[in-house]
Amino acid sequence: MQSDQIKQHNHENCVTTALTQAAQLCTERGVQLTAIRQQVLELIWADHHAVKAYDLLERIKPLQSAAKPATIYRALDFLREQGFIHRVESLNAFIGCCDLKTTHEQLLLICKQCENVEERHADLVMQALSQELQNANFLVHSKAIEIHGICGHCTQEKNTVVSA
Amino acid sequence: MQSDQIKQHNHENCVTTALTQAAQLCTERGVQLTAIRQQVLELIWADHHAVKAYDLLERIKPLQSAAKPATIYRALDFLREQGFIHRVESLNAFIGCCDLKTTHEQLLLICKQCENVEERHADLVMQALSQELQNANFLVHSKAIEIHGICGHCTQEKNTVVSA
DNA sequence: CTTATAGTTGTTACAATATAACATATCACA
DNA sequence: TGTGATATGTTATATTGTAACAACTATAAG
Ligand SMILES: [Zn+2]
Ligand SMILES: [Zn+2]
Ligand SMILES: [Zn+2]
Ligand SMILES: [Zn+2]
Repeated sequence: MQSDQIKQHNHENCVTTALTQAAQLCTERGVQLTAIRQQVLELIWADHHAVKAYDLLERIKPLQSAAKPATIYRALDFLREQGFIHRVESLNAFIGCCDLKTTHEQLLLICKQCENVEERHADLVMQALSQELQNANFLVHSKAIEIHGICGHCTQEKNTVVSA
Repeated sequence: MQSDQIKQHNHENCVTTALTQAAQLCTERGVQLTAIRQQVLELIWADHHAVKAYDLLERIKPLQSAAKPATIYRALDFLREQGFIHRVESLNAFIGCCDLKTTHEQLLLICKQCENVEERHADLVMQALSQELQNANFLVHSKAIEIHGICGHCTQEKNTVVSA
């Protein structure tokens, strides 16, 4: 999903793909995509915004009246372990992973205006980063690369409005 | 400060430099490096670990018995605005900035073993990243690039122990 | 079918991180 | 010295996240 596609796209596809692939991977891995876990994943995929844990808690209560913080955090832990979602460290929030089929590095572009979060592979950046880490003799466990700013779509909208 | 230098170095220099330059920049900018702010900065520079706000609160209490969370967070806000410290998003913690004199991108290498945080400029990575962001038509406000793993020094120690 | 086991969820309590709001004090400068 | 801006004191509360243990459920071997 590229930034110029986030605002005009068939989001049903995103949701269907994410849910279908997650279910398939769970079967393959012999782990359970329980009702709660699936519901949390669906709620995260409501749009391309990062979602906060306690917002998820409010949203799942109609479906799971017994839901408590632990309910959500456990589901989030599971979904993260399975690679179905990412945690956005700089927002204390979560987004669905856009590419479940390939292991990949995550570069997150977080728009302050529309709040969409775009996940990019950015292979050249990752190559340069790998080189740098090798130079530093640093053994990587995990990476968080999060860029805050204004996405292309929002910039364009703004310009359009100004010039109109 | 490169990773192979963090464990064997004259840390007094780090502290003195950081404090001196901060004081100088405050004068230049006409802002106040008050006692509280300076003490917080000194506490952050106790070592090269990331420090949590509430740890700072405990540590400053002998000096500022009236200190409350707001005391710390205000000082942290000030120090961040002035560029004297960075927030480590993935740790909810703070480190001193190693290079006050030049505006720079921050790539943080966070060792899970010794807990040292190394700040690197990584110009090639930043170049690649700038290109990627330009391609995405994304207007940057801030970046958080945080790598977790094992630093070179700790890897070497481990190997030494194993081979001994 | 029974039962052992691992995995999942319910539930309560609490820890850790961060901010709001307003009062008071201090600083810098006229 | 007065005055507005800046900084701090103080109380309360919001937000984010875990620990611990009990109860329930799926699974598979016997
Ligand atoms: Zn979509
Ligand atoms: Zn946007
Ligand atoms: Zn040092
Ligand atoms: Zn280390």
